[in-house]
Amino acid sequence: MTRRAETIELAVLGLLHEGPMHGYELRKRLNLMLGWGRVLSYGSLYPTLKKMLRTGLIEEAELGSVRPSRRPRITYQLTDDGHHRFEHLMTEVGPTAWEDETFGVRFAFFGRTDMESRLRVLEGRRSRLQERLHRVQADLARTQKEVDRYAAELQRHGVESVEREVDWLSRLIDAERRGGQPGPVDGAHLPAGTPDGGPPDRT
Amino acid sequence: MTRRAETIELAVLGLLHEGPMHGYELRKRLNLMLGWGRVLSYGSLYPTLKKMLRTGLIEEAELGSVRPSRRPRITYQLTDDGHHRFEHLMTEVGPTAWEDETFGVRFAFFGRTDMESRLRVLEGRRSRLQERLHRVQADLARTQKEVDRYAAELQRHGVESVEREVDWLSRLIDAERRGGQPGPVDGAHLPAGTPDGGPPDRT
DNA sequence: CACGGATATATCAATACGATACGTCGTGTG
DNA sequence: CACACGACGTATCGTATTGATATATCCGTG
Repeated sequence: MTRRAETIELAVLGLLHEGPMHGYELRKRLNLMLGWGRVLSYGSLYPTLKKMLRTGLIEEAELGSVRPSRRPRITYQLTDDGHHRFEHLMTEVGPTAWEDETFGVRFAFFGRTDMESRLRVLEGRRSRLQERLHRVQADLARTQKEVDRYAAELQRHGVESVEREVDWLSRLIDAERRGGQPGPVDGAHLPAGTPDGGPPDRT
Repeated sequence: MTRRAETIELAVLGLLHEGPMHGYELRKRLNLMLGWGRVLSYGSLYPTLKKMLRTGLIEEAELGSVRPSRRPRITYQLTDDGHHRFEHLMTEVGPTAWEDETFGVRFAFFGRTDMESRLRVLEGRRSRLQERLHRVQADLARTQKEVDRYAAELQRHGVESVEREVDWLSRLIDAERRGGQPGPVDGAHLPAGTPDGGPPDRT
């Protein structure tokens, strides 16, 4: 499976923890979740959903109170296999876990995995960015001859952005380490868990 | 032509202003130029070069002193049409000019266009980002019910990044305006301009 | 009630990617 | 020296991804 497809799969599995959802809604949530310009296209999402249905990671949800006149919408929910798959993907973090595309999704679901996995991903990502930084600076040292003013400014801004993300990660790692269980980020909200008292999804 | 292809074309045209280059080198320069994770793939570059050759934007450069044993490498240079095309693309800025992909390339070549075009692109990009910001915040207001702590932190960080880019753009716009012709950006850093109170923007 | 816009699923041609093949060169190493 | 190995350099191709579009229902508003 390609990187992209795997990311979508992970995202769907993660989101469905909040309760049954249909394609359109998954797409909206996802596009919002990662401030993204890059949006998730239907041409990617729907085929993925079908494949996941085929491989038994998700299933169509029974929805009792659907009004019969209502346009059919296919609401999906996790199967046990789906739960396991999610847990597996979140725990068995390989070196691909901290690439640009995947990292955001993984991070968004950190609340559903253990601290050890979180730290591994955060540190992996930080190394990745630092390495990128070093490479750019090395290249820059060699190519510095006569750089255009604007080109240089673009470089500077790029490097600065990455450095800031590194700082952000460092703060998170630090919080993770000292916070242990409870509160890594000064967050305003409590750990979600499954919101079982939660919203009746019925219309 | 699709957005991506147009971006590559612009990038090639811009780079070739520095002198003749061959594909491999263009790729390296390009990948460096935009701190990019997204790299330019051969599968995109070489076909684009051939198309540009066909449409007469570039031509093979005569290279006198090539050692005969040397593996053939195709060095390209701009034609007059290429120069015109570049100027046209940089000047006739439409609303597509400040999308994520294109903006970086355009910015890198700002030195080769006039202040008016620069300002239009910078302001366009800023509006684009602000609009994105507003949308996200609106969405956030509606969806804020029970947000997971990590998901929220990801949001926060995303918004913050965009806000910082907006600030960056504002500083650049400011510098452009007050700098007029000569030196909008300083060699190393930009004036940390607070908009109005502004004592000299000199570093 | 008619209109437009949000909701919702689905498909498909066009395009971009990334892996790989092929070959040359420079460099270090036993 | 000979050999391997990584950087240089062009080229192609199957496949994944996109983006646009078709279809259809629901709902709020003048």
